[in-house]
Amino acid sequence: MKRKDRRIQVLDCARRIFGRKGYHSTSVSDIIREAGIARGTFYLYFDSKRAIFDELLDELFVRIDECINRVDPSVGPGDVIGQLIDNVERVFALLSSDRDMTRIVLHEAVGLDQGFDRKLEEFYRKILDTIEVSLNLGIEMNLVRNLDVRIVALAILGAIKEVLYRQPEWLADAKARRTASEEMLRLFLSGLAEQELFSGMPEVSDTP
Amino acid sequence: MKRKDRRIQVLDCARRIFGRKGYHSTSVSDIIREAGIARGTFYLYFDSKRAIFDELLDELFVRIDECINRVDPSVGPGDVIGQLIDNVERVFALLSSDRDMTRIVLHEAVGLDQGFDRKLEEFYRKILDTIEVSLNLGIEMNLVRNLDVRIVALAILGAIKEVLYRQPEWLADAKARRTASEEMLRLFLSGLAEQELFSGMPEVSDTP
Amino acid sequence: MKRKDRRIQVLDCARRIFGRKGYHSTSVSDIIREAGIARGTFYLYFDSKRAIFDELLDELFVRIDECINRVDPSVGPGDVIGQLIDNVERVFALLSSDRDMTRIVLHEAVGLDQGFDRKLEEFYRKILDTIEVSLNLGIEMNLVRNLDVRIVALAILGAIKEVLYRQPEWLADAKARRTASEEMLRLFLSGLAEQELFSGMPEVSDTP
Amino acid sequence: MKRKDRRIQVLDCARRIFGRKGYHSTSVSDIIREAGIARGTFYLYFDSKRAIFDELLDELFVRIDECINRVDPSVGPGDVIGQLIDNVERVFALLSSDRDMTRIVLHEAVGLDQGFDRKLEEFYRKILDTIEVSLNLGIEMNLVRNLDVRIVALAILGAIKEVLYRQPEWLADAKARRTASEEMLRLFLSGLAEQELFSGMPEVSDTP
DNA sequence: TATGAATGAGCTTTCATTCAT
DNA sequence: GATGAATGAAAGCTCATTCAT
Repeated sequence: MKRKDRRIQVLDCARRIFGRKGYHSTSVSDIIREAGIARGTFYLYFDSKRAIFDELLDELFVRIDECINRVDPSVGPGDVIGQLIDNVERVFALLSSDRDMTRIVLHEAVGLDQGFDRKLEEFYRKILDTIEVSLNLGIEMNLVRNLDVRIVALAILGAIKEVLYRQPEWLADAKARRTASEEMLRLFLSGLAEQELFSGMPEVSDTP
Repeated sequence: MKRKDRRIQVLDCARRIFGRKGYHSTSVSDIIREAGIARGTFYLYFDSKRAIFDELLDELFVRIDECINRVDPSVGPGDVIGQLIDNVERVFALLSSDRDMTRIVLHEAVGLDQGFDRKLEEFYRKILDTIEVSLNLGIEMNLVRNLDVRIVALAILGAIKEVLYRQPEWLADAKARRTASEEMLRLFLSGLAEQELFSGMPEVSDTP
Repeated sequence: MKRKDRRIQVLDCARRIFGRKGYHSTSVSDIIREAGIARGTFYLYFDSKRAIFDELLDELFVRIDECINRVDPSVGPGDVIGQLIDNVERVFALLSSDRDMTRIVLHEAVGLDQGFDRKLEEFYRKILDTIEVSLNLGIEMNLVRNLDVRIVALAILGAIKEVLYRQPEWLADAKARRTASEEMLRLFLSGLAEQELFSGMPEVSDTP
Repeated sequence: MKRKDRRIQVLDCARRIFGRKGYHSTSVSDIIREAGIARGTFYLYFDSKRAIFDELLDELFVRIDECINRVDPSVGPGDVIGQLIDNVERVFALLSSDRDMTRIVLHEAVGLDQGFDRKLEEFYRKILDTIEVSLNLGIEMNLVRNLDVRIVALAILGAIKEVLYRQPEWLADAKARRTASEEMLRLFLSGLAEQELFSGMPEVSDTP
């Protein structure tokens, strides 16, 4: 088999198993059994169990990062909301295509090692920063009432994480994803907005 | 030392170390070193490493459970809100007294084993049920607009978990806890309520 | 078994096998098989394969070190020679009691690792220094002709090492050790001395 | 590339690396990386890692062997000494041109395997035989006093080995090699000879 | 009760060697 | 001839658990 194909194949197997059993409970033996390769072959492609895990992690981080755009305030208020919904929806869509690593990123946070913890921390910090900047922007634009930006950003992040983690079956269907994104946004925006911003929004259809 | 006291002492040590290093990275050696007991003694009190972990977990679940009361709708609408705030605040207070296990419960979710996953699942399911029942009640009482109860319950749970996990320093101070609880509630309620329910609430003092 | 006894037992087994097969070809499996203990037991007593080897090495170095005394020049010339012979004989006697590590120290010099190489280097450097000091002293006292101290010290060390390495059966018998020590000394002294120092020495009896 | 040239190229790389890192620490990967060939190609030219090592060893043994000539006693006593000096000097010269394998031969003696040990043993045995024959000849010719031939041969071999191993920088310069050879010979001959044989020898210039 | 020496299955990793292309 | 992906035995080491004292 071509070197590149084999890499991808092993990465796919590893992703699946890490997602199901977590980092610690996944052994190299598990991976090579699933991939149908010999022990040595694994180390031909990856330096260590940790290395393949990191590679999967980085890959996901990059893709998530690409999903999230800073809100462009130069458009009208309605479009700002549209941009936010699009952001959330893109993240939902991405993670629906990689539920295995999603489980890892969302919930394997303790005890891996300092390197992993730092990397994860950094990743979430960046997302939080994006949310906080958006909130501050909203406050400046008088779209958002005065509030504790840090705590609200955390709440938003946490809400999204939990929905992603607990409801993976939603993620399969594009229409349902749109619905969920809108519902989340509605939940937060109605709470944050100084006046009713959703008046002009189309009614969400049959949330299941 | 009395059997009961020794149990408690070992449980305390274990809780501390599990909280700091996570389940996998904590070894029985770590625990007995900290507790100052012999290897064999550990197994005199606990069946296995897993068993002591489970015991700590159950203990915490019970205590959290005791914190959360179903909302009593027979009182007026304002008191319903007060009951919700009290619920959140009690959870905050509890977890502030046991940050170690908090870390575990909030973030060690993957890869321990099926038994652990099921137990955690059950625990969160119960909390979610409580939230959902409260939401449905609110809808019936026309305090809460029509919404997707399941997704919103998840969002609320996730938001609380994230704040708890990321902001442990808040948990130390009772006054700050009250502030945080109110800010969270305000965030959600303003979004959920059909009309402005917070009009009659006392203004929160200096949210930092 | 008592902790101390077991340590000694394992050290003895390890010494024997290291001596026979060398560091690299000796596996921990070899040692535990010989010692009749479980894999884990080995690591209960020693941090690593390297650690037990180092311990054996250090033990030997200390003992060799204790054998070698600087020559005391305040006595007469004849006694100086006697002191040298005694030094050589004591080293012979010591190594006869530990042939296994002798093989290691004398010939395992390449490729272990930097730490080992440095330790060995240091050890030989100390011996060479002792020899050089003795030679310089001899030159000052006009007992030894003017010569290249460094190269001659090396030659003496090398000669002793080779005899020790290749003729271990000599080392068993105390009388033969005395004979060998004297023969070595005679060889070198007759070459180093400006006049015939051995004229007054008793004739060596039946070198085998 | 011609088969013969490739063989030589790979042998050269292997010699260099074995010399630097020793047999065990040298991997086939090291060799093929240095030689710029593929894994399989290596095994096209050599049966195994062990086989290429043996080949290098044999090559060196043959060359050393060619350096050492039996002393021809039919010439006068002075020329006998000259022949000995020439022998030593040729060995020094040879090894100066191949320091890498020198390190191996002189110090990688334990733990390769029985085959290696036997081969090395045989090689040194031959050298020792040559020395012993020369000594016996000297004794017969009354040039050498009566002594234990076996032990003295060992001492001479050991002295030469040690100087070669520890002082490789000398080996670079032809003049220094001559000086060292003479110093060594002087050391031994003055000790071995019944009368002063060096009286007629040219004085060594500036031994450092 | 309490001890701590002993266990052994199982982990990650290495590397000389093979073989289909 | 040449390649390099694939192999798998064996290495060093960890750690939850047991049991004789």
